[in-house]
Amino acid sequence: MLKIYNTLTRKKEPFQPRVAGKVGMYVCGMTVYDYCHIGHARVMVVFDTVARYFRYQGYELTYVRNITDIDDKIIQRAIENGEDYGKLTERFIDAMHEDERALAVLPPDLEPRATRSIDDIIAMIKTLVDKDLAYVGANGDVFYAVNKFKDYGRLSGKNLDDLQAGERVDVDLAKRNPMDFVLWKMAKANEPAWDSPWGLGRPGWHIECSAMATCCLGNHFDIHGGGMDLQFPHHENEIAQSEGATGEKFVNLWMHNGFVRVDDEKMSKSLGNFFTVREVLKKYRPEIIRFFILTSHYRSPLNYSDESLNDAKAGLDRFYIALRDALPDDKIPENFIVLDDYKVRFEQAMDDDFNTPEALAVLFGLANELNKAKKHKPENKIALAATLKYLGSLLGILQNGPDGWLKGNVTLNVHNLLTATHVDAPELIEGSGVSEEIVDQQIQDRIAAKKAKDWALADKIRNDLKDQGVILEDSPDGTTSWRRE
RNA sequence: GGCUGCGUAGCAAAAUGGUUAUGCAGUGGCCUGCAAAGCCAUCUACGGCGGUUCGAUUCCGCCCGCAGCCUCCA
Repeated sequence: MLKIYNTLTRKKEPFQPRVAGKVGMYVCGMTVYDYCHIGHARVMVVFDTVARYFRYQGYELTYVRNITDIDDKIIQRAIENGEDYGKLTERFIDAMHEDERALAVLPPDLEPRATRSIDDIIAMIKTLVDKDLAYVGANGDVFYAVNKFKDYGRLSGKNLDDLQAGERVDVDLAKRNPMDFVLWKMAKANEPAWDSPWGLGRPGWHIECSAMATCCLGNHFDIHGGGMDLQFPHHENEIAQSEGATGEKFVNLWMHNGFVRVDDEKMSKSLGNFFTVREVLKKYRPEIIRFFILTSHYRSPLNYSDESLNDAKAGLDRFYIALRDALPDDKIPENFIVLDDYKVRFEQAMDDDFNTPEALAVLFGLANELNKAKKHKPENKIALAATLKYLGSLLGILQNGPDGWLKGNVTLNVHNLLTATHVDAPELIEGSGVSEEIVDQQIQDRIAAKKAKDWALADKIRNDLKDQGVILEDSPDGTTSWRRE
């Protein structure tokens, strides 16, 4: 029985789809004026893992993740760059998709964009104005009248009095209440603008998501997700807008992922302590990033450091060493059956609010069993390895060829991402450092030295390679395999 | 100030009212020409103070510390 923590009730709840067998899930995506950082990567990976698990459980999932492609920061950046704002957002949408592919994040089913949803946005604002939940302010902007919505603050556990007591924003004289937020913003000269009943302008951020979510999934749907920081005011405002406009319940279950931190501080643009995905990819392969994200529970904070990433690499190496030489062609055989014991434990972990650290612990147990089977029970080897690789696929990991992984190879599309060239065909390229040919040649020389019992030469070859980051491993049958540190 | 949430061994990170988490690192052993990898064993835990209980890291209260939100933010 799948249980999910609901921010609305602050409890884990048994998951009950609105319609049997179907799930509608909306996740707040990126505002596209810059490259994705590791915090964005976390959202993508977390909800991708959630989506994979729903599908694995047999649900018919509609996964929507929007793109905010019009907003103050976008306009500002476009001006700074002297670039058309549409060109700018196209560029960063492409970049985001590249990052996504690198991290083995499957594309959402629908990816609505604010600028393509203007009619729906205007319609929703109009309804809110007609219902007297919104008003035109002194400056012509349209605002939501927060005190007209009685449940305002329910999601974030705040109430209007407390909020006003801690007010940090300059009071906007155009608003009736300082907490009121903008639905439609009048355009300044030369800003991108759309026609509306209130004049030329553009939508506020919060209304975009309400309109896009409702449009793609209906007035009432199952799950809405996003980062913790969106809880207030963004998601609170979405509830006020959508429920205000439709009179129906908006969302059953709210999921919020924790932050990525650097030195125990939130990673963010404003603090400037962020690492972009492509920056990190210069140093670590994408599966390491994904694995790193999965090593902590999605609601916990995740501290980013070289040490954590190195640990993640070491953990993955352990899996790939176990998988090495375990499956014919490194493929899961057809009509294989997942080992029930591990499957059950894996599902128990995932059913408990997507407990990926626990699920990984199950996989480590499996790797241990596989290592033992290789030596003592070869007849079990394939079933164990296939189960490991299969369960790994549900988390979006362990799908590389073990030998290639251990030799530090990386796919071409990831490699090219670093130079921002668009490439779709994944081709393997060699890991950096001493070439495979040289390593293979050295291994042959060393085997000859070993035959001649010239241990000094054999050890010298091994040490020299070690200095270049290549580790040799002799197996009992006289062959030598190798991997990069 | 208000509202959330967190505090687990050297590091990372789960579960749990009484029993091995797990990974990395350390130590000892097996294996190996020696290593590496693997296997086996093993050392480091539950912020502090009270309460409930036969028994609490786990439940409750208080305190201390940390983070987030209350402005745009994943």
